[in-house]
Amino acid sequence: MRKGDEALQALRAYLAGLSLPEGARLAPERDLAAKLGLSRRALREGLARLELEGRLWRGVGQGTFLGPRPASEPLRVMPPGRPLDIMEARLALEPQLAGLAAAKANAENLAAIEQAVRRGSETADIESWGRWDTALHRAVAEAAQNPLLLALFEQLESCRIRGEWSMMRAALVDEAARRRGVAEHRRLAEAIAARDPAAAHAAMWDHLQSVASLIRDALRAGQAWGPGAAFGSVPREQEDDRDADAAE
Amino acid sequence: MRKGDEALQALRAYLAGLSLPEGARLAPERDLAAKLGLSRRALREGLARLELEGRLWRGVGQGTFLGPRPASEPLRVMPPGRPLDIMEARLALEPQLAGLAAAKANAENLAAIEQAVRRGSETADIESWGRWDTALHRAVAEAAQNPLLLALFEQLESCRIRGEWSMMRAALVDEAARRRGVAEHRRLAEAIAARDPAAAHAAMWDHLQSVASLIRDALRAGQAWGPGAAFGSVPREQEDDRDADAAE
DNA sequence: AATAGCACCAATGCTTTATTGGTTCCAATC
DNA sequence: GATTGGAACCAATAAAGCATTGGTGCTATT
Repeated sequence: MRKGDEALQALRAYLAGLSLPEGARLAPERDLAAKLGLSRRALREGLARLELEGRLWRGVGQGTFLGPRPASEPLRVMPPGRPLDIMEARLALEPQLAGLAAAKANAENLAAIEQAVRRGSETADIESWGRWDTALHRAVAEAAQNPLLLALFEQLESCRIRGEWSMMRAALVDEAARRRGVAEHRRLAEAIAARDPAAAHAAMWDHLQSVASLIRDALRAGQAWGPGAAFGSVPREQEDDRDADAAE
Repeated sequence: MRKGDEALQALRAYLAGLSLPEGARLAPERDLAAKLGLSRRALREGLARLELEGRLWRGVGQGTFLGPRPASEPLRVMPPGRPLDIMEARLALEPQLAGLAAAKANAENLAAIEQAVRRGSETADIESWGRWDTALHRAVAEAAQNPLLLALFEQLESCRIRGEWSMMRAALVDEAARRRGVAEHRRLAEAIAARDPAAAHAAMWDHLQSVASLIRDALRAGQAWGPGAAFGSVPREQEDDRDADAAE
């Protein structure tokens, strides 16, 4: 460790001499070792200690940088989420989106929604219906014209996809459920097209409740998806979405 | 359009003959045109019609695919978001969180909420009040007992922090606004403690509307935060989320 | 035993190349 | 004279290649 101490001292002096701003990148280890007249091994000893102190951080393929590691990105990985937690979250978010969509959708949005409903009703394949179902919900989210809410919706969607959702859909959506889903979709699309936020909110709420019922039934039937959240018991319909005016 | 119709027909026959699964990728336009004996222009006419119908989607540099356009992977980072967009999103999400919190908060949650309200009311400093305000909203989100919704709330929070929010708060929260905020917080906490989801929902909604009003006033006063979302023009008071659940 | 030197690995970033839908332009055709 | 065919070109995307860089092990030297 004798050389390591030397290196640490040399590094401290070097950095103090340059007074680099935080976030600055140091020379690569090989170059730096040469410049300071140290062996790379000794230099790395010193760098390791400085990293321990939090004065710098190192990344393979990137380099060595002063200051704290850059937040390691706002890497917000959504937790996987149990199915009933997911449904509770969708129940909280998507009816609001539907209400806003009814108030603010433009012609393009309406066309996308209408198309998703129609194509979903035409297809016979369950799996393909699932894709159009997803497309519809996304189209509604887009129609709300709020990039933040759209991002939140996508987050939710992403953690719905990872996870046992696709398997579930195939397992518990039968032809009757699909037909009911189509009808609910149509009601939703009509409410949005009619610029009726309250009706759109209610339609989405009913639709999601219907999906949640399927899941609850499956759970009750002994599937092992874990205990779910508590949204089930009370309807709570129609809230504030009236008048999400069409300002802009 | 004569050739376009021909191409459409040829395409339909071609696709029907292959019965490709949804999501499958078609041959590049140039190759496909050669294979079908069509000019590329005519082929593109047909493809455009099919895309209008939603049977396929095309992406430059990617190709032509059957089925609905897949959702782009969710942004890792939230878009910055204009203040009024943020408020619209909070208005959509947080009242729901408050309702769930009223139904599901445990003793620890209630203590955290109560503490945030109390400490916020005690402090005189505007900046410190802001911290307790944030703490309260977060405590409510935690009380909803849904990890997914909590994650969504944090996402929203993160993009509220980056951005001109802190400056704004200092700029447009005066002593009167703070006192009103404290009162609204108290009403919210009491509704949650009383296990009254509807009241909690309404309290949060009113509180956020009050904050939104401040922002709208600031915008009207000529601040340059850009045109905001659309919830602005109508006060939208008095809602009726009767019957929220007291599930569980 | 510690160290210096060296080679190699794996992750990351950057550059280059190839593919592909979208567009424009002009001559050919009906 | 409007439509069509062919070709070239553009821009977005993806894939491949190359270089850089921290991390690691191995060997010889002191």
